[in-house]
Amino acid sequence: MTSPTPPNSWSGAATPLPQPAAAPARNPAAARPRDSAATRQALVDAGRTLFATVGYDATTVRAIADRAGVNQALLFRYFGNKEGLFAEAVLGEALELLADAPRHDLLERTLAAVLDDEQGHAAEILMAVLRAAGSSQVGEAVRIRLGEAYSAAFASLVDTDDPADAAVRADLLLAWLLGIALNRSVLRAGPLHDPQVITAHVLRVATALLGPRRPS
Amino acid sequence: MTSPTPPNSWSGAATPLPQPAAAPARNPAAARPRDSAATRQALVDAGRTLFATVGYDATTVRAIADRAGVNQALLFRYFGNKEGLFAEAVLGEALELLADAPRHDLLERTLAAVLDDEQGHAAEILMAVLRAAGSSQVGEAVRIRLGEAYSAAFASLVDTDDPADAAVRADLLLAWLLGIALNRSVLRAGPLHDPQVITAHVLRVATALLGPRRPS
DNA sequence: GTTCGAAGTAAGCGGACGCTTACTTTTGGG
DNA sequence: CCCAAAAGTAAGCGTCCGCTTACTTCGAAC
Repeated sequence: MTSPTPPNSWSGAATPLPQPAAAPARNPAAARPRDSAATRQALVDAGRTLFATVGYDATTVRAIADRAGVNQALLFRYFGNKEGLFAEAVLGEALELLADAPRHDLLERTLAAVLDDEQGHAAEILMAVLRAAGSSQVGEAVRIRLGEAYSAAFASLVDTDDPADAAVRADLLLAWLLGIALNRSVLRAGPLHDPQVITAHVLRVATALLGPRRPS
Repeated sequence: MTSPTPPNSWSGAATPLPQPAAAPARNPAAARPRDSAATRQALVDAGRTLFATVGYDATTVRAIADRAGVNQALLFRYFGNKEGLFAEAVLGEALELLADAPRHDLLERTLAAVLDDEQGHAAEILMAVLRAAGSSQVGEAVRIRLGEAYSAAFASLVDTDDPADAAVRADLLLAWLLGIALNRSVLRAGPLHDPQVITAHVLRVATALLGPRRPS
């Protein structure tokens, strides 16, 4: 990659661009041979991490299989195709995660996932969906189902009688969290602000968005 | 494409997925032959539209050349490579657009571009950057420069003495607009709410975000 | 110990992609 | 009129990608 491309001066000092933090390498001690369940899980884990860090298009099935320490043909045996793995790696756990969350701290928890720079489990799923958005029509159904689930959950936080109004405000709050996540972990433009400061601002302003309109 | 893939039941009724609205076909009357400037411009326009509607990765140089009614080798003669065209199609005009905008209605104007479903010029540029975000490291510098410009512009709207605080709040507002754009034009999850209702909510709440903290 | 299906493997097919090359056609200045 | 440079073209090179196929190896039931 000492590429012969013309000297794009504007590419300047290349940012080291996010790399997926060397595979955990599938503990060879605990890894029993010929364990299809473990193989499936290894593929799901590797896939989710790669989708989250470099995006759907840039993630190749060869890379997933390598990271999982598995032959790539097994990916197709177990998941049909690349999109099948994406759906399983992202949708299933995301919905569980959301269903298990109590409503009263939903906003704080989601915000925490969005601001988690260590890339926890929840944050990875979120990023995977986000990064796949730029790609073709991949994961359309995954995005829609997830969007609906989050939208409904946030709508229950809005203090209003009008369901349509609740939907608008819930989607606006959801959009805010998406934007924060996008700006922080994908665009990576500008400095990374202190999560605590961000949280304080968002929680304060969210009150104005969710609460009843002032009778003014 | 009557594909032999396993019956992914969840792919259901395929959404017609955004298509770039048939090329304007380069008025053959006004199109003087052998006009390199016109050819360049045709490539830039075609590229911007395609990048905005289907994303960077999904846009092929062949598609750009076809839509521009131009031989694809010319794309490489004039712009070096695909990324060169992207930079020229997106960065230049975006910065002009921002520089020309008066500060007092910056938020409203940006919001209008974000909510413009007809895909005007400004909206196209914004979408192009957004959709490229999910892709590899393409347009990294483009994104960063554009982000900095917008961030600085919004920071001037914040009512505070602390420059760091202004930066945080400006970036949060910017993130909100990004999220709204993302949710509306890229994710396309959930219903499209009325732009006027959205604008009203955003302007109202933005006051709480930008204004001085209450002395409480 | 034999057998049979499941788990795992090596190799490669067909196609799309970004980009290049070798060529032809037109234009405009002397 | 001439001819070099610019504009435009046709074809294809090398590479990577998603996915398939034909095969080998293992493990457990009988």
